[in-house]
Amino acid sequence: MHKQDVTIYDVAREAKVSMATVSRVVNGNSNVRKETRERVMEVIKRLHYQPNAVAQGLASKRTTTVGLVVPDLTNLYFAELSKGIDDIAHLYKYNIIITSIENQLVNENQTIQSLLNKQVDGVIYMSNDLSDSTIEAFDRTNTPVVLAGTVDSRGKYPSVTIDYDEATLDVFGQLYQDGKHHLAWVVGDTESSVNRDHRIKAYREFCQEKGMEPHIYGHKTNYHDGYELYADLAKDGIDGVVVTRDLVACGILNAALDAGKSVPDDFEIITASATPMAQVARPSLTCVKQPLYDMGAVAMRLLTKLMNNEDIDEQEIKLPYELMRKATTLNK
Amino acid sequence: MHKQDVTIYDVAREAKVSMATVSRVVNGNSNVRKETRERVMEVIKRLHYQPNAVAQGLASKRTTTVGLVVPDLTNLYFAELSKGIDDIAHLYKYNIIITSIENQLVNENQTIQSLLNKQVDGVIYMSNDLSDSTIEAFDRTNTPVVLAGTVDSRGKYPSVTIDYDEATLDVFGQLYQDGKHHLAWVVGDTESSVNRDHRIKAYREFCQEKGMEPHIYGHKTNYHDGYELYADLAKDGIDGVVVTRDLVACGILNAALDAGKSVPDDFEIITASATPMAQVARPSLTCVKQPLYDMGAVAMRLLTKLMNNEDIDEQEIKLPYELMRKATTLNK
DNA sequence: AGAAAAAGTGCAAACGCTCGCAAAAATAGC
DNA sequence: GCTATTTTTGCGAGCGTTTGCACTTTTTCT
Repeated sequence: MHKQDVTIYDVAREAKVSMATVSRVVNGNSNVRKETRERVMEVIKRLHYQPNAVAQGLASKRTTTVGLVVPDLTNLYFAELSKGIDDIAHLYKYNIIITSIENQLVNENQTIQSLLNKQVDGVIYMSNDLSDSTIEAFDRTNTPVVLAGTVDSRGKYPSVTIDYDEATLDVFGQLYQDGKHHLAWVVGDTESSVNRDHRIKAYREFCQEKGMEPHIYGHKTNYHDGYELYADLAKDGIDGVVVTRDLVACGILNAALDAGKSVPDDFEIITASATPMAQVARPSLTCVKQPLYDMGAVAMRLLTKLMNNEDIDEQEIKLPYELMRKATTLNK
Repeated sequence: MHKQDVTIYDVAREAKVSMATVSRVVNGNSNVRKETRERVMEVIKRLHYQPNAVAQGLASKRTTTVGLVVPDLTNLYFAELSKGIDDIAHLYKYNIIITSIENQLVNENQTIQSLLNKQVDGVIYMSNDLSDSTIEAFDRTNTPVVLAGTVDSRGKYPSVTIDYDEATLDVFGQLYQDGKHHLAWVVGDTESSVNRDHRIKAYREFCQEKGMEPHIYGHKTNYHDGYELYADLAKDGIDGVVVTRDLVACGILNAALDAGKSVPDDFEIITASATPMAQVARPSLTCVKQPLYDMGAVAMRLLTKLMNNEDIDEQEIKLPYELMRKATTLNK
């Protein structure tokens, strides 16, 4: 609003040094005599001086701010990822500008451009499918980008994920081994590259190998979608499903129970991304436990390196996941 | 990193106008001749000019950024609030810097000061209990603050909530009416002002009036806390609980069921803040449905007014809630 | 003690934009 | 056609920092 009350200039005058010296003290530059530093610090404290980060950003071209691009904050999957990111960001003194993309009110390019205009030092992208124009915008500004919990088919940016192919084979293998041979994938976005290029693809190959017909139910994103989908699954004779979102899995589970089906004896369910929701459902959901917090943390750490122009050793980091056998599958 | 490639100056030169005129075009100032505007816009597009928001912020003293202070991103309660905030923020072209406070690694004052140093135009505070020093920092920088889903005992800042006193009486009234007379409050933070000054206080008065002994179980924040608490509740002869967090409520519910208790016949549960989790649990949880999205949206709208120095009519906005009678309480 | 090296400090030009003011151009009024 | 208005433009001084460079002061080494 109005002019800042106390600036670096005031501190300089009061401490009888130049602005440059105050700046050095503020930034912890070691080339300052101890007595000078103490004098300046005393004045800073006395005057309640706080550096203006905007001016710092303009002068230094670094804002110590990173952008987070996320489809939906209220999805625990992204919330957990974000928490890992946030903790590491704090550690390295970065602030986080969060931008949710699902918001149809504005278009993605515009939103990301506005993020870039804020001169963020880096971006962690958790949404699906970078558009070409978004990539151009990143290129133009030379902003480092890391993908967390998602991949891009171009392989242009480093990513932190789990091995989706392996996880897919694991879960369907489990169902198959349990004697369920009419399996289905229930996914949210069929066009995201994680789903299209990994989960669905690996599933199709698995089906082919086992001589089963693949069943894919797309665009299921909330509890009710799941609840209502169950009727279709029953009609199609499905006896085992893997579900990308556990909220949807809960819907299916409850619908199956309400329909008098016996889970896991007649019908098995596995969710491919466990959140606390999975442990709440009864019977508790067998799930792939992705190390979401760690994925976020690793992604952020990676980004700090990129922002410092350090070398990174791996471009595609895959963290270990855990298949937690709970009560919606038979005990092995 | 390096110098910005194309600046307002380049556009000005190319379009044969002054920087001032380009600035006017960029900011939609109407005092520009149509032909001039078009010429400038053409150059902007051709050169891929994007205004540097940091420089704009320094020059104009407005960053079009607001700070969000939140205890925990992975708590759906805050996530839903944030979504409401985010949508309205987008609408008004504000970006959001999110700061989670629970993070014990750094202290709250420092975190908030760093937010303020970024020159945010306003803050939405969703955590509990502003500290005096935090308030001083807000005052010093003259930053408007709105509370969402929380209150401050000083009543210094506008807030958007539901009527916690009324909601408390509602839920305990319901349990009492159902014939449950050994009631308990299971809360997270017993010292937050919402809990201390409203929920617990109203509950104590209710107990006094009905001649019941109040039971308060504090510091219960996750599923396991809830699950394990059940044993104590049973021992203490409790036959009806209200729980602030539904994740905890789910823990209690499942423990009760596992213990062979009949819900709701012998034991009733109500959760005081419903999230999608409540509908997943079986039997589905009776809950107070707070209009979280709307609370966030209203809070953000309020903040935009404050940031524009507009008058606001109400200091404490209370939105209507709904008591949803589901399956963990007797049908009326 | 004197020279060389190292450490500490100041100067002032950026950084990219906004905005009050004054000047110029366009329009209106008669 | 000539003023009086109104609309468009340009000028340039900030906004609050950082940082390369040059200049002092202090320390180190013979």
